[in-house]
Amino acid sequence: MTLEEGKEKFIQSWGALGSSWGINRTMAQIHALLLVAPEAMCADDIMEELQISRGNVNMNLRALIDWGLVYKELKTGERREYFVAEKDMWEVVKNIIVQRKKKELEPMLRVLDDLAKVEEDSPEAKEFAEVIRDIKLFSSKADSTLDTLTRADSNWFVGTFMKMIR
Amino acid sequence: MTLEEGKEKFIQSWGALGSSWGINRTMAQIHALLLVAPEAMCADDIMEELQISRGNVNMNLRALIDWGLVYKELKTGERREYFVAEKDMWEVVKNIIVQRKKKELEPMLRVLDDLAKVEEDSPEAKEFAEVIRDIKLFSSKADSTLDTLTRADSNWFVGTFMKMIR
DNA sequence: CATTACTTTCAGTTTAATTTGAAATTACCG
DNA sequence: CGGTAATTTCAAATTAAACTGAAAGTAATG
Repeated sequence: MTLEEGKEKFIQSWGALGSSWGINRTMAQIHALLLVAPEAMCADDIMEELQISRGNVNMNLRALIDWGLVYKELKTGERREYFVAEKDMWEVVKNIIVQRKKKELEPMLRVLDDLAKVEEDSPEAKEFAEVIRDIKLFSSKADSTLDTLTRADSNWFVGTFMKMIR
Repeated sequence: MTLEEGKEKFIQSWGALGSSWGINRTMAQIHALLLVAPEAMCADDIMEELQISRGNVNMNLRALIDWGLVYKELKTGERREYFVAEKDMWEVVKNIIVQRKKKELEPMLRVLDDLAKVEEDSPEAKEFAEVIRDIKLFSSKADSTLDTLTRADSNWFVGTFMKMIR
């Protein structure tokens, strides 16, 4: 396999993985491209490389920056913007967790709290309350675990989990 | 809020959450419906309740059973099939992890191994190899962590993470 | 073995998500 | 200021994913 083929394969696979991680295919491909790029790239480079439109590149780059997975890099004396990927995998995963927690877990926790407000006294309502309470308990635990995780640094992560695995 | 409204709200929210968890909206809604159902439901009940087609119900039920999130329940003397949800959240999450790991993480690990086969000697190829190696390292760690997690029981999970959180 | 009661399948349709591309906007420069 | 080089926006087009419904399949029953 040549370097070119390798990069291509990586970009495709990363794209596929991303799409099941709340990151759309193109967004993940741009991230992958930047990950294996020897240096910062501009919008035109990315358009060219992935054969996608300017608008698409722009929107997905903004989203990646928003997620903290890509940084803008300004070259002195150059007007054009360049972009580089966050290459520390722990940072990448941490940022994704933060974003998704905010977008998914937290709203669900609020809904679950809300659902405690069902004011009925039937056996069925009691059962409902119990199911909701269980889910709430579990979700809260997940929430605080993720908080701890994202506040921790890479070494801590490696250390703790290595211990867990034995 | 009445019980009915509560259930409705829960089904909608669970559906939304599911769709960002590799479980499609309807699949998650069926799961939610079964979670809060006081007893086992048949396909027609579900069609009626969620206002979706028979085909849709059937396909999503099969998928849910496949994922281990729903069980078939046969009533004696009844021909029709009934369905109940797995209500233990730890089982639910565990099963989702197992499925997604198999579908996403493991293929990626294979690709990463493959990418070690880039046989070039340029500085750029060296950089590429390093990025890939980092990702591989991290992914392998995640893989074994998830293995441990899914082999563990609920109490272990709660215990360990509670300790982590202090 | 024919009828009935259900389940499964899948081609065609609908809906939702993504992408395009051209126009609008912004930023720098002489 | 214009002029130019870039970025951003967004309505419309495209593509992908999900859903429908009717036909085909399966199995229990008399």
